[in-house]
Amino acid sequence: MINPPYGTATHRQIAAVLRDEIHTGRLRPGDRLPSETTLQQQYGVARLTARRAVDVLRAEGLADYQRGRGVVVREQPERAELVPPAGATVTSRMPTPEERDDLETPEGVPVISVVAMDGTIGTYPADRWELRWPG
Amino acid sequence: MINPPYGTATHRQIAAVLRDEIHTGRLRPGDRLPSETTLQQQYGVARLTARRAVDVLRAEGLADYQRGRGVVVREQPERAELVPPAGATVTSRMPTPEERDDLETPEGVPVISVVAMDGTIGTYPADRWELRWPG
DNA sequence: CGAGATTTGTGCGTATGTATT
DNA sequence: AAATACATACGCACAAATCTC
Repeated sequence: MINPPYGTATHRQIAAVLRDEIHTGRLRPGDRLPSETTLQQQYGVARLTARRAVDVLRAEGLADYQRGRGVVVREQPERAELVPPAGATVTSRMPTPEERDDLETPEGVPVISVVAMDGTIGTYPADRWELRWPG
Repeated sequence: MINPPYGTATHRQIAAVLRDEIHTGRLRPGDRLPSETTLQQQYGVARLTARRAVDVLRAEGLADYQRGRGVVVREQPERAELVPPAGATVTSRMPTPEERDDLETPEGVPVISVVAMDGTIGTYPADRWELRWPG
């Protein structure tokens, strides 16, 4: 198990295991993932490999690093309803680091960008907002 | 320049320089970024550090790795208009690796998730679709 | 309060494999 | 065939934040 190169990279295999534990609910929001050291021993890999596995989950918005504490399964906040102005164009993309700072969003969370017809731009963290299509 | 630890990490500083070159247009879509080896020499850092800098840009959806070729500034495809069914709930999030495979989206691109009132779920790469709010 | 253990953050070096040019 | 460039993996070290005692 977790047999090195090719096919699927070791760190992706480990990431898949952890992801599954999150999706099945064995690991719940707020729970800590195994530490990098633990994963290292558990799978017999280098720390960097263990870390990269966790990196994958962070990029997916499933987990957060907390230096000194560990890695925790992300809480999914309630989404409020976002109502754009009539005729606005709505897109989604990853934020710049500055935007992440401003909006206080963790990594792995896209932003919803709303461009009104007068050119006004609104930017909303996608983990806290949703749209309800009219009709 | 690029003075080691703390304040801002070296790889983030390098990422900031590259990001700026993309945003100012010095590097344009389709252009190749400096190779990891070049960055390594240019900034006097380890290859891993250079790579991490580029990783940051990829996570933001600004660049793509192409093994054997280099790292290129991502082309921004045209966005088609997505029209959800009436009453649908629209959210955005990062895709799982499986979804990325299915949808053939590069890293750093969110998906738009459309949940219709009957429970049907549609998933659309956010770099190829946009919404026009009615009214 | 402080000292130590734990855990992540960042950085260095090295090696080998695979894809493209 | 060879050079270039990314992909993955190993190792080590020290700093900073947090937790525990």
